[in-house]
Amino acid sequence: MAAKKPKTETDFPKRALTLATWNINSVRARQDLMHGFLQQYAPDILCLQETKVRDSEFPHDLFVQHGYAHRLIQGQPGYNGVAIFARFPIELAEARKLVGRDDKRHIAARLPDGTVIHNYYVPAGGDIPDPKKNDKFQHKLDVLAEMTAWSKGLGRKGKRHVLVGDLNIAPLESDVWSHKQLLDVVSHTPVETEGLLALQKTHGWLDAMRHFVGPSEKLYSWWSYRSPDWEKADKGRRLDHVWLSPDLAPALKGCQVVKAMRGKEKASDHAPVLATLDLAATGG
DNA sequence: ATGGTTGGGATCCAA
Repeated sequence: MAAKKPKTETDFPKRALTLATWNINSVRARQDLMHGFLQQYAPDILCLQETKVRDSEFPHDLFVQHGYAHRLIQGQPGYNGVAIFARFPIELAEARKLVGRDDKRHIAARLPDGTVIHNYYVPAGGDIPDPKKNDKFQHKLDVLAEMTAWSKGLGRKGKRHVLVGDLNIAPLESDVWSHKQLLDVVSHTPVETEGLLALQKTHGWLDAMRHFVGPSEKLYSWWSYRSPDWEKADKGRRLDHVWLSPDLAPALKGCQVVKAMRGKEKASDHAPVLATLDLAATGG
């Protein structure tokens, strides 16, 4: 299948740019899906989580064909893995080890205007929501605590950060299909939801997805593979996020979950989230 | 209360 002629623009755009974040659940298994997404939506920046591939086996060609000449990759065999693609030059700002582990769960890109995009893949946390019985849940809480300390350290004024990724927590009641039924389910337990909202407060992060969708309206980005009819059952959760530094709030022009991607052949269980940012509209 | 599905890389783990 021949790709549509990709955008040839390689300079940092003066117009608003589009940024997508997507837990792709194996980038090699989703090449057709990715091709369709890039052809239709062609974001300027693409942040991936769960690439599940070592760097030497990353399928670069697909992204090059679609006009992403610049990339930052942190991969490992089988699990985790994050990547950032751009049409214009980006620098590696940081690739953090979370809680001292070598898991590839974070990478950050600096854009030409100085804005830093942080791409996170927070651990899912296993099945049992008790840190004493479940090391994976303890690890998730440790990552959340470390991110909170990191976010505090960013300060507030004059900052241009974007935090995206699969945070594996659905913080609001309307971020899950049933608040009551999920209170004991990892991703929506009080220690997680309160922890994530506390993290949000440290830097005054703006929740870009919720900026356009009221708190009483359901909003999901993930639907389990285990539901035989995911769309009809609609038992979703909002696990994926796009957050902006307070100084970038005026830049936010739009944000949507591209739910159609969940319904495609060989879909990821996550849908991509697409944000439109006019970084020139910040007064800074 | 239970089990349901997927991908990776080995015959099970993580999600």
